[in-house]
Amino acid sequence: MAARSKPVSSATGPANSRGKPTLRTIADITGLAVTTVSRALANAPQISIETRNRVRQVALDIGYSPDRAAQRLKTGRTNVIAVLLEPHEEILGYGTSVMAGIAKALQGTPYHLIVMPNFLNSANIDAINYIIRNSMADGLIFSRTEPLDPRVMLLSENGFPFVTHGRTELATAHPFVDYDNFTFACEATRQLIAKGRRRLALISGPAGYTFAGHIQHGFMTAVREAGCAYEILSDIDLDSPAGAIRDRIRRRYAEKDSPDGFICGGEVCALATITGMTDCGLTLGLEYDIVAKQTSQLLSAIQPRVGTIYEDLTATGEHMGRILLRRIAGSTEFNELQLLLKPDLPFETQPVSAAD
Amino acid sequence: MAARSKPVSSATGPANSRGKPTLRTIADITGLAVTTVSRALANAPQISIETRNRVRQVALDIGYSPDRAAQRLKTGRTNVIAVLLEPHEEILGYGTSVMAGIAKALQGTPYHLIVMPNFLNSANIDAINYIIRNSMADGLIFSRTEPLDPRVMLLSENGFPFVTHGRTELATAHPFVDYDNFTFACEATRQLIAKGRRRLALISGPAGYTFAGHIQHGFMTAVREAGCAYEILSDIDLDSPAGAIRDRIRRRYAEKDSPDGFICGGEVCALATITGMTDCGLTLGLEYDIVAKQTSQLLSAIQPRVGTIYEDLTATGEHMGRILLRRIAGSTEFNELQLLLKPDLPFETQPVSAAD
DNA sequence: CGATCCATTTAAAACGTTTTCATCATACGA
DNA sequence: TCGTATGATGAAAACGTTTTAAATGGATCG
Repeated sequence: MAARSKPVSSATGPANSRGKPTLRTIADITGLAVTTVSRALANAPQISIETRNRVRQVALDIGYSPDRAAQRLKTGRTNVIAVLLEPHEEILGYGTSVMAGIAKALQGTPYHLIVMPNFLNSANIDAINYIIRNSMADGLIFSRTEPLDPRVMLLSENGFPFVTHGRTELATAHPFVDYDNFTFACEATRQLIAKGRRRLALISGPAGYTFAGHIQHGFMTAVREAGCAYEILSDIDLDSPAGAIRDRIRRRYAEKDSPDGFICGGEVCALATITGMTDCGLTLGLEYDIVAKQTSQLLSAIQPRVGTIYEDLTATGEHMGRILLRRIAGSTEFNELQLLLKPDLPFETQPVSAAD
Repeated sequence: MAARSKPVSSATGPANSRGKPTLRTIADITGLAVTTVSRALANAPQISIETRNRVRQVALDIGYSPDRAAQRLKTGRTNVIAVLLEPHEEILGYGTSVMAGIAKALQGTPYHLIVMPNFLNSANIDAINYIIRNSMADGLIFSRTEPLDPRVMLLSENGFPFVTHGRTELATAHPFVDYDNFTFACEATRQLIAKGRRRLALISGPAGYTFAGHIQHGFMTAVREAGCAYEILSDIDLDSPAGAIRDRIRRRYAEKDSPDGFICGGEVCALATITGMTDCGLTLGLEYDIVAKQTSQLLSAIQPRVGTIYEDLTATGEHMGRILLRRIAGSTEFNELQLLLKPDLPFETQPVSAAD
């Protein structure tokens, strides 16, 4: 209990050269050793309950908070989760929704979220190399996977914990959360067919991404099964600026016969399609219909109603966050690290997933 | 030149307990002292040119990159710029555009950008306290200032470098970049008046924000100067979901006489206004017109044309980044730390600003 | 030839933690 | 009474940098 010999400085107030209180400050005030203070704050079992309380109280009083840099240096852990954010993902809040979900999953953990914007022309793979080399984070989340995604390969090789939004076709399994875009596209197509539409068109994600392939596959499946005419508008995609989509539609169907049903992978895309068709003198709900994937409220302002199938991006983010924490904690059980979310369809029940 | 006595270990390969090469590894290989290696990599003038080159070469060969945690601990600098991101800012890529600009400004500097999402219900001020206490960054950027913004006060008191997007009415000056929303609103209103519109309505930003006040002020100024009828739709704003805006418009003007001109602070807002008015059987360009602030390409898909006045958010971000770097470097010259951007108007020339 | 200076290089301390290994009472069983 | 387990605390080393102060060995100079 009694302090042994120790160079007690002023024994009060912040004693740090930079002005911030440190473990040393608390040690001086309480007359304990730095070791003990560190342990008390870490809730180590060996520290007596009184000491622990006293230390915590002093820490609170002087407004102590641990130096993250020192902790990082010593432990090698950063307590940071990084999200790779790409420009196009922001359109209509993709990034926001996902990040909100991740933040939710991280709440109450020592981890916090940083977002690494990937704007400058640097390839995506550079950003990942940068994060690994500089130990910027303990785990990584990113989206828009490709079937043979080099990012996934790089991270897997390095044993760096990560979760993707989207599957790959790589041989080595990895943690992911994905939306069943095949089923989405099937169902969207069937809804149009049910409305009597027989000449269908697809505007999907940019070629090369896994999810775009799934959408196309689902579309083809439903279209063949009904035996109706179709086209895939492969020279425009979700990421195109609204104006470009509109122009493309207008020019394409100004003279030529147009489809009477569109499947759109996104909301801005649907909107632009409508205005392009209007340019051609064609009216939504009359000459044609649209079914689009919905991730925000934008289309609720559009009239007449566009058919929508919902993808919950915040839930996706939350799942990704939780899975990443599991991965960092050491789990390699892929049945709790992989999750395929089903579209909310009227007549199917949402299958219970592996993750809670 | 000759290595004195030194415990040369294996003198090759990474010697770090964690597997990564450190300054020590390079020192062992070259036979130099750690100090010298550190200086060589920092381009210190006192190191001979040959030594410098040799060290750099070895560093490159073994793939050395400095431990950020150790650098942070020693220097107290983080080399990080933080951006506070709020959910609503993502709508139509506000966040993206600004961040792309900041990233551009940071290119080639040792700084890199992290984004702290501010989702969870925690008040904004908590996020800032957190950043200061934990030394998460060397500087901070955030937006949507209030006239008496508590965040600005807190940061100013703590001497923490920051730049805001938006002015305040606080007594103490601080670095900012702002768009001249007063002029924007004046001009937008005048454009409607020039089209012969005489019953005008404003849908502006959420009350409480500085920029919303400026818009309202500009609107009132132009409206009074022309002596026309007006209303301010204060129960809906930019941040409202599109569906809510549409409903609000529809219900309000279903029976009652509607305005013949709208000033909209944002694009989704303009879109929702159009559909709401369509619900009432009123046609854009015929019974009414709209002038909106444009920050993306969304409205380019809308027909007939909505009047727009452009705000360049990427440029804003770039200016904020540059100003923050100046501030961190120690500048207190407010004439190079504050910047008011003028809307791009047809008949006025853009005033050359203080910042490049 | 000794003092002085310059250009390089180095040793060692420090940044604030965590962790390994002791230390020290006290209590306990024999 | 003596070893020994036990429960609480402490000293010191380490993480990988940067920085202060010092050393080294010529070259220059009076």
